[in-house]
Amino acid sequence: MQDGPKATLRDVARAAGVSAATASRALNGSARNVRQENIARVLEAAAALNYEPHLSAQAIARGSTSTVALVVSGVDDPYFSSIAAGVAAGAEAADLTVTMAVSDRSPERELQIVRTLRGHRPRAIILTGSRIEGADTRDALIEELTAYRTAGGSVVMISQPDLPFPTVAIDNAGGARRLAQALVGRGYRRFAVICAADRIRTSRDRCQAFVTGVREAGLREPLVAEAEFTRAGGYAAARVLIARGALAGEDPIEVVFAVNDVMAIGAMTAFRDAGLAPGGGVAVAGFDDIAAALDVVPALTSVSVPLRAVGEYAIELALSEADPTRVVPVATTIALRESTPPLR
Amino acid sequence: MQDGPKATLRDVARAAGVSAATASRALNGSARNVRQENIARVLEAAAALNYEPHLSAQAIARGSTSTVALVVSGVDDPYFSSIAAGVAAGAEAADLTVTMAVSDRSPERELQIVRTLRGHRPRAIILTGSRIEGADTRDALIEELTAYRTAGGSVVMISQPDLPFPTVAIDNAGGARRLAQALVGRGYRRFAVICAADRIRTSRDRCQAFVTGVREAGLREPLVAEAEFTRAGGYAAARVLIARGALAGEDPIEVVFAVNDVMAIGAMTAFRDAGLAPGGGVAVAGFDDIAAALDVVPALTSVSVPLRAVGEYAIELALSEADPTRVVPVATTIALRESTPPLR
DNA sequence: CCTTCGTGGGAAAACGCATTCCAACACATT
DNA sequence: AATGTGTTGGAATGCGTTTTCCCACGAAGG
Repeated sequence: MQDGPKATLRDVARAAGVSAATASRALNGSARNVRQENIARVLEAAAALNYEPHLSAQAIARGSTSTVALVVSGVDDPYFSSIAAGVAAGAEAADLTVTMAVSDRSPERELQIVRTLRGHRPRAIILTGSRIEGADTRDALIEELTAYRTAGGSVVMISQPDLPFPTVAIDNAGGARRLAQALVGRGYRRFAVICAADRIRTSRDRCQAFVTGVREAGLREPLVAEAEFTRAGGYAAARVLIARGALAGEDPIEVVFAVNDVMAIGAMTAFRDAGLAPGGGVAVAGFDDIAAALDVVPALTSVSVPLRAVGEYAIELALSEADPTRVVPVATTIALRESTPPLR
Repeated sequence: MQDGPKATLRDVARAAGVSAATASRALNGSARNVRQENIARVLEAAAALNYEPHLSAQAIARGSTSTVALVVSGVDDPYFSSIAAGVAAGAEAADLTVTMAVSDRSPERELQIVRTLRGHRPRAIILTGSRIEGADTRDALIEELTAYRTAGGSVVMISQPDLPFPTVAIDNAGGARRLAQALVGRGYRRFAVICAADRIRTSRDRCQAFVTGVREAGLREPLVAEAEFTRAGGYAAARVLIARGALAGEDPIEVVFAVNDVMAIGAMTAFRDAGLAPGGGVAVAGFDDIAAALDVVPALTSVSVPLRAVGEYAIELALSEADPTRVVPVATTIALRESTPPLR
């Protein structure tokens, strides 16, 4: 427990009988040549002393680090953890360390995190999570990120092409619209949508596009219920729909679209708890196609997003010095499953 | 994109008309006193220049950082992401940044990660994920971690009290044993277990304890099927059980215990795919009580582990300079649900 | 009026490393 | 033998901070 002195480069150099400069060159194969014999001796000494270079010192000496920072809204949300997995994989491939921070969906917290992160001078900052409109931190965030970029870092957003930075943009609108069409194709006519607050872009985009899809089919405007962007929110919204009697009567809602899978799963559970049989009851569809969508019964119809790949794209984009307006679109595909069986 | 010069402490000092020393003292309220007026001017200058201290430089100057490193086996596994969430929360409370690395369940990779991490000189390294026996990296890992600790860092394990470091130990054995008893209490008599390779301690502990529980009840030894420690593994093992005819015949298996929830859910899906009705078919139980256990139908019986809390304990433990043999036990509780309805 | 504090500011040394520059040397070429 | 060329080691410098250490100043005490 007592602070044993950690071996430093000088120690290694001394043990190997060379200068610090030579040791440095030997250790990280510099452009400069070092005699084989010396290299061997340095390596040996380093191993013997259990030497590990002080990354902070390296960072300060060379003026650049080898870490990327990832800020997510919440780790235990499968959406983010899948993206994080992709980022981690991409980072490993590029030999980078990833530091992660959780914003808990709060724009203020997000801003504060970016500020702190900036101090780490990471190679890149990857910001994931829906943009939130009307957040009064927006300008401050842009300023912070811009400052970071002009200092040589690169910024990547995973969300909506809203801020002036390269972004990996998931095709929310297209997916939601095509999902609506697909459901119409399966014979559904009466829709409801469970969405989150309108200022959450992801929710709004998906919601509006779905409504558009339904409208384009010449069908009645969907009923909309608003709730938190979480499983509990989905559950609550479903209960509201039930309480309103939307699922009963002579003209009941046939299918409910929730703007993400965790909400959809919450809603499914609510319906089941209310005694609405999965088969004969109301159909449910979600968005994101998280792993759990397949484990739930009936399997959840969803819009598939290649989440892991999204994370990997983000790393690529970050490392490529892309211009600020660059947008990498990510296509989504419809996965029709048993939660929305063909009607009639 | 051009590398704009980043504002440095000297810049701030110059702008405020003071020396770098004073600026430093003003910025992070040192023990030394600084005149109010100067403090104000420095703060003002810092804000104007959008100054952010270079954390690496700070680290090197004060000889300590404010980050903790977390190494997990996989982010997209709900088990780890819940723990990660706890760690992130605890870290935030202590004003620490967390850097995360993914070992993909490979001991070699884990070792390599620890080595790299050591270079970051974090305040603590938290290692999660089952210890794997017979791994020839074990000694190297211990050596590495010991070196790290004698250099002033603290190490915390979240797993089995196996390595000579403080560890947060989940009561796997107790939970599995009590689960067996509870199932016996519900009338089950014929058991099967789906576990992972024996050298994965977590799996082995849970498996053995469950078997012990069954044995103590004077019942027939459970059938054991081995598979990967993943959802797919659970699915595969379930298929093996089906293929062996263990669920049919005059003396069929009544309940299958999988050593973690993702495996259990995979198994449930396999049974359902095979046409075994959830109600009338085979019962299933898991371990960990991940969020999905409640969303699945029928809701999964499991052993509840306070995963978030585990993460928070780990941070606490890391910050408390605990002695190497300190073990924080984490109790588990049985959550009986519809996947194991009372029999007869 | 001269010493002794206490207060707050600045110059400079460290921190651990990479890198630039210079010196030394060996060797080949005239 | 004198000069050029290429190779390798070391001393010195710098990176952005914090932290001694010293110094100037004014107040209090004699």
